[in-house]
Parts: sequence; C-alpha cells; structure tokens
Amino acid sequence: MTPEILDLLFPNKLPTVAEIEAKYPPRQLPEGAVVSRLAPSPTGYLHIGNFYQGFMAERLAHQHNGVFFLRIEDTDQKREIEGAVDVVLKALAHYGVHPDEGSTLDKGEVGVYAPYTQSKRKDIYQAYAKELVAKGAAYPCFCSEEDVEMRRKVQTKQGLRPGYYGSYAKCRNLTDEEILANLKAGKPFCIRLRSTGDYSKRIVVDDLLKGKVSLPEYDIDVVIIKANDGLPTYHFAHLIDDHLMGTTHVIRGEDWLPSVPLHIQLFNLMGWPLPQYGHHALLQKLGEDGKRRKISKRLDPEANIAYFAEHGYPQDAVLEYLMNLMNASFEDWRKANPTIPVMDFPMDIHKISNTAGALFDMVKLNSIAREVVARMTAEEVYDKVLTWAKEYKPEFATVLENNRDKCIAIFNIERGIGTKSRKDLFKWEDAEHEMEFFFNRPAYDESLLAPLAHEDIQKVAAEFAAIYDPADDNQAWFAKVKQVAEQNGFATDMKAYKADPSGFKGSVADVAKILRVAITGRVQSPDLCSIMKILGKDEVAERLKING
RNA sequence: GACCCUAUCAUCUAACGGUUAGGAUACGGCCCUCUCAAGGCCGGUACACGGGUUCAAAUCCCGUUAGGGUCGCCA
Repeated sequence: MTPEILDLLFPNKLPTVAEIEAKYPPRQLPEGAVVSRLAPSPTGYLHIGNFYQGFMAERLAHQHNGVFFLRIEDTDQKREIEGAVDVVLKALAHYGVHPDEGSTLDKGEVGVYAPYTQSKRKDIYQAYAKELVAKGAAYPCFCSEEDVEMRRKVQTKQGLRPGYYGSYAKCRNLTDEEILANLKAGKPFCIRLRSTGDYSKRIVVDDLLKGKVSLPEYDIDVVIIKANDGLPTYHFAHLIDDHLMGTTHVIRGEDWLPSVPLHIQLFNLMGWPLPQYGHHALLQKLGEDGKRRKISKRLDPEANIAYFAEHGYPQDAVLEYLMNLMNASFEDWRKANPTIPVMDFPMDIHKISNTAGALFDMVKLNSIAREVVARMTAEEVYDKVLTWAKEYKPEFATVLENNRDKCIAIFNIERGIGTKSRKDLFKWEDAEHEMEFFFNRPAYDESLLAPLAHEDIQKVAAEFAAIYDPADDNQAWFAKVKQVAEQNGFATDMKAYKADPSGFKGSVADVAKILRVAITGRVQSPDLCSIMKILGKDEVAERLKING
C-alpha cells in the first residue's frame, strides 16, 4: 500500500496510534477490579433488555471495586434522535444505576477516556484503521450496495453461506493500480478487515455466563469503516473503545455470541488482551401465537424502560424484578433481609441462569411491587406518589400537596410492618382512583345494597351517624356497628346468622356494607373505621344522610 | 439453508451423579374476617423424547424434536 493511496483513503490529519495510546493509558486499578459498560444507541428509547444488561454490568463493576461507564454508540447517524442521550441518562438516574464515566445530565462528559460518544471519536478509529490498511490487515472495498445485494442473492440461491469471504471478497486482492484508479474515479469505499479466519476451524471461547462455547472461526471480511461517513461499525468501535477504555468485562445479550470469533480475531490482530465476555439470555415475551419472541419495541409497551416510570412502578420493584431474573436466590435473600437496599444484594455473575431467555412476567413484577410498597412508610409512599404525579398528573399533584397530612393518613391505613401491610396499591398511577372518595363525596347508589330494604338502610345509616365518634378505636367503632345491627334486626354474630339466615334481616356484615356504600360509594374498601376517622364526624354524618 | 444457544410445574427458577425433585409468582381450598387487599395453613401441576455411560442420571455423552438467536456499510 503506497503512502499516496493511504493519504487518499484517509485525507484528514490523524493522530498517530502511539499518540492515542499515550493519551489513554491503561487504568490503574486494584487486582480483580471489574470495568464494564452500558453502550446504548441513542434512539430516543432505552429498551428494557438494554437496561437489564446495563444493570448487570453496573452491579458487576461496583461490587468488584471497579468502574462502570456509559458509552454512546451513535455510529449509525440514520437512527439518531435529538435528546436521546438524555432519555438514557434520565432512565439510569431514575433507578440509581450510576455510571462513573460518560455523559451526564448536568456536567457534560466526565472521565479521562473521553470522549465517550463514538461519533466524536472518528479520528481515533480512523487512525487505527489507517494503520491496519498500511499493514495490509485491512483494505478498501469499492463494492456498491447493489454489488453486495447481488452477491448475497447469488449465495443464498446456491444454498451458500452469505457473506463477503473467500472468492466473494472481490476487492480483497485489488492491486495498488486498481485501487488508485477507483479512488481517482471518485468511487466511494469502505474499509474491510482482511480476515485471517478459517471457517473450517473452530475456536473455543470461555464465556462468563455460557461457559465453553465452540464456534467456527470468522472468515468474513467485515466492514470496519463505513463508506458514507467514515465512522466505524460496531465491531471495530468495540475493539478500539473497549481496549482504550480498559473494559475488562463485556456483558451483553447473547445475540452477540455469533460475532465473538470476529471480536477475538480483532483483539488478537492488535495484540491486545481480550476482555472477559459474558453473554446473557434475551428477555422474551409470549406472542399472540403462543410462541416466545424477543420483547419488541413495536408490540410491547413494557419494552421501553420508561413504561414503568410512566405507570408509577416503584424503582425498587423494577430493580428487584430484574435482579430476581439475574439471581433467583435474590428472593431468599430479600426474605432474610427485608430492610436492606437492593443494591446491597451480592449479585453473583456465576449464578446467572444459563438458560433460554426468561419470559417477562408482569404479574410477578406486580407482586414484587406490592412487597416493595408494603415496606415503605406512609411518608415514603406520599413522597413517591407526589413525585410521580408532578410529572405525569399535575392536577393530582396539587391535591396531594394541598392535603399532605390527610394523604399520609390515607396511605397509613392498615400499613403494618412489612408483610402485614395492605397490598392493593403497588403503582402510583392507581393512587388517585384509590383515594378518590376521600376528596369527592361519592354518589349514593342504592342498587349496590340490593336486596336490603330502603327503610332499613336509612335507619341503619341514621342511627350509626347519631352515635359515631371519631375518637373511638377500632373495637369501640365495631361495637357501635354491632349495636346498630342489633337495634335493626341484623345478626351481630356471623355464626348465628349463618345458622339461621331467615331469622334476621341480614348480618353485621350487611350493616357494614350499608355504611361502606354510603361513605365510599363502593362495596369494597380499606378499613372503614380508619376511613371515617380521616373524613371526620361532619363529613361522615353528611354521607350517612340517606334521603327518603 | 448454515452456524450458535437453550430445554425442570402455567411463569421465574433451585438441584452442580444418590432429594418424598425445593422455593417464589399464579391458580384452587380452608381459616381469619365489617367488604376488599393482606396474613396463616393446605393442595394440584414439572425433569421434552429416544438411546447410551454408571451400582445409581433431571444432572454426563450422542441423537431427535421444539423454542430462541445470528448470518447488514444496524447495534
């Protein structure tokens, strides 16, 4: 490769490889420290699988006194969306998954290996690519999209493995004269790796999560620098960045497993130490056809991590659910350590199940959310609901802010210690509906009380209102309910009622039902005594007035 | 089509050659009970199939089948 060609291929002034290596020296970290990363594409959307992967990587790094960084993989400019990086940053911040390096919401990019945005690292990739071309380890390819398309068609038709390899690698052996002619003719070109792999040979990789995997060597001359913008493809960017940034552990979805031989080839070509690879199974969903499939951006709203914030799932519920997917032993740990933050769980990378992808289970997530909320104090619930409402339901936020004490009292109803708590509220978007009758007098609907007689209902309500005292504790309150029951021919004792239903107008349960419907407008509610206390004597009396 | 990964209750999974195959969620029942939500107790359901290896297999090996993934100048 002549210097003339190299200069035509890479016309810009580039730093030398030595300069780059000097600028980004290896990390000085204690023995055994893990450096891992989350490397999303800025598509305006953080996929739950991506978040899952990042969370796993973050735990691994931060539990092994290492570094977790965020790198933005924006080498495909067609997919770029304004503000997309903020979407990622906000999601991570929301869950407390903190990168040590990379873009931040308020301080720009932090970290000594900056920039962490691939489009800003173009010169770095180009410098290495230039060196590879100079060495003959890579070459310019002038094949057009149509050429590539045609080749694939032919190969597929003949039942051959598609790809730019062997005799199908048309530009692999162009002479300098041919290259020069193409360049002078202004033909666009990409840079391809001159693969040294032999598809008939095998390579065994020791994957952190999969164990030993045997794969064919990679013989395709992949594109490393794209023609239209000179930016690298994923493979090349991964090589350069994870080398320079000192990544020790590459945690990613198993959809990357087939390209591991390529990545190993690349690292070997450069003479760089290999990172430890760990490929996790992909999160799945049950499709309409009853078959499993990847969680899909188009079909599944919960594929977007933002879904859970929008619906007011507690952060810890999502984290605990995902942690449970990583290490099933998390459940046992949680049971034994009900008050310790999820981030203190010792996640064990070797215990991540090496199975097919888990089906995303919303029901289980809900169940975990109930437990998470049950562990909170009423004040915590209030704060969380308010934070959610401010963002997604401003008018509800106003109600919450104007009635702080009342709301906390409401959230405190039947809030016991841990498992004994009420577990109906588990996502904040439901709070408004559950609290509605505290703020708006419900319409009285007697059909809910059928077949009780109107006069009985009226009398029960009136008599209870007359003796109701908010100072009563639960026992005293219930004694009065029983008293009213007795006065009106309702059984005070459920056993007696069940033994002889026809001997009474109904039971004490029916009396409570009358009160409940009048007070809340519903046939089901939390503890009625507590509700009445919060409403106060006057409001209770008002709601118990049943017109003739 | 080629290559790779995976296979235990409905779901997430435990088991790392010897267990009545364990737990959680879901489901059903009973108890508790002013309704609901809880809580307590109990219950049913699983080693994909076929061959080996072994005294012994869910576990190791091979095959079959099934599901998933990859085969882009997307990541």
